[in-house]
Amino acid sequence: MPDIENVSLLRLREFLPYRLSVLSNTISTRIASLYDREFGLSIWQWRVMAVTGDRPGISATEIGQLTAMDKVAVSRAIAAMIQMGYLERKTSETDGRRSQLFLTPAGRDVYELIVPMALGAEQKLASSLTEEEQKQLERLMGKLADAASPDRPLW
Amino acid sequence: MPDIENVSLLRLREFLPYRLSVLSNTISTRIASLYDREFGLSIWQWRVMAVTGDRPGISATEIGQLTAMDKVAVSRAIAAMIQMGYLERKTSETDGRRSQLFLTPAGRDVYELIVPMALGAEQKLASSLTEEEQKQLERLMGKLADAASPDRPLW
DNA sequence: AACTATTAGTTTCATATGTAACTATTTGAC
DNA sequence: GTCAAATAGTTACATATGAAACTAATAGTT
Repeated sequence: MPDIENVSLLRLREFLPYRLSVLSNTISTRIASLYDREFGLSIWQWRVMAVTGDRPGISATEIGQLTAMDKVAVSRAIAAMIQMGYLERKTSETDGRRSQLFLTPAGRDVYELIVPMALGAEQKLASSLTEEEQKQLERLMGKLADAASPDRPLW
Repeated sequence: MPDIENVSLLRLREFLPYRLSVLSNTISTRIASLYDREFGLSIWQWRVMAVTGDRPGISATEIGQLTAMDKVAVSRAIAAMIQMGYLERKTSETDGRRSQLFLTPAGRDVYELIVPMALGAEQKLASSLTEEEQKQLERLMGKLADAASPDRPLW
């Protein structure tokens, strides 16, 4: 008599959260290696650079909100980038707790090299999909993000 | 005279790799908290359990291949789960380097609770999409995974 | 003004993770 | 059979990460 399989089947490789995780890690790692290799930036540092370049004067807390990084990670990334000479910090005149961040000229140079690089990589990825498919993907990811949002029970 | 923006615009929150990463992390974290809370299993341990439950006698190397974990992570997860009494290891009779892994009865009990839980969570997520959309998503993820595969230049 | 609560950001500490070096065994060439 | 190379898995070390405690400044209450 054959074994009876009394658990509904789970195949990890077909499991949506697993597949998403592997896909996301693959992409992140590949892109991260680009700016690590060229500029010695970690993925966190690069995120900080991306938002600071776009919004000079931004605070650490705001960076955290915009990049989905926690405040410790933001703090460390900022410290490292100041060390590297890419970032500059001024204390806000209206609020002594708040710091205002700016790219230095060197930081802006890197920013201006790195942005087209990142967009190029994204383009390369996205171009494996048609325009239509890209919109679809946006839509589907949005729906999943809603379904996974922390205020909904998953179980 | 207004500033001239001489870098094509990058908005992190619209950047595909970033969005994927945030989405994947949100989902992984939420699911991980389920089996951490209930059974004290990390995400790596849970992956090991998932594939060992499905393929008793599997080796550590094979687990690595099936779960996209590196061999050190696999080794550590196995060690912890043996410690917890969920896994059992026998040395292969035909190859003294190879170990063969099996869930203990306690391990199988957990497995049988955890599988429906995982599938339920997946179901909950997936049910935010129509059948049609789920298939689409599979397709699109497959295409992206190809485009991101390590043997293609990203830049 | 004095006192408490809140907020911004940093530091500390314990744990997780990845790389490289290592051990044990097997395979293949001679 | 012997020896070099390859493979399975573990250990050691250096670094990354997250939670909680901490410092400094501000806001709100009386």
